[in-house]
Amino acid sequence: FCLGLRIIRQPKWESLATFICSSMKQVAHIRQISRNLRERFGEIRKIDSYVVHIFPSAERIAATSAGELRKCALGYRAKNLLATARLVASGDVDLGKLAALSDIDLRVRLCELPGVGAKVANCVMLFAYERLGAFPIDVWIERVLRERYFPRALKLNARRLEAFTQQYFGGHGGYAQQYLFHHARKTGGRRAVGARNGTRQKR
DNA sequence: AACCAGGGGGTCT
DNA sequence: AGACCCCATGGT
Ligand SMILES: [Mg+2]
Repeated sequence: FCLGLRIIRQPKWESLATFICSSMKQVAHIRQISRNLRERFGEIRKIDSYVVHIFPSAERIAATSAGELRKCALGYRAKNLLATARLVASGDVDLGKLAALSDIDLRVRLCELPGVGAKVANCVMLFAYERLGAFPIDVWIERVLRERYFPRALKLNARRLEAFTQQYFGGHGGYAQQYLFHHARKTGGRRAVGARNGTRQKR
């Protein structure tokens, strides 16, 4: 439950790039990486008296090297971001044209990109392609799903979980996911699973 | 199917 | 200061 929660439409390349950088990272660190990329490679724009670096284009990223990207704290993600940037910059992949595809086809195409799997693809679909049914499952979501819907199902693989969320949450599953995510973060990390009780609020 | 590498800031002790 | 946590993807 979170009054006023909204999903905003975000730029395709920037979303794709930052979600490729997001694997195995916490939000604070992803923000740091994005800032590094912007300050190092982003064009400068002046808005009144503010000077900002915009997020670098795929062409700009493609013109860097894995070594330079690593200096932005990307670690092993550097080569994935570089490879994907090259695909986008060369025109082999047209992010704009992908918008015409069905959810299924779009996900398949996104997953073909280096560093993109089911979770990252769903994030990009939800935030950049207006696919409000896309349901990204990260560890936070998985925890809350198991806790609330499968209290003692032991054998429950990713495929079954995904099938359940599509069936159960349907066409606006992405919004449900955002509420669940907010709930999971708000009620504490995995350590709190056993210690939580009185402060619990549902949905 | 199960397991593991990989990078570095965050959080706790 | 040092220990441990975080946690998607791709490859074995
Ligand atoms: Mg892929």
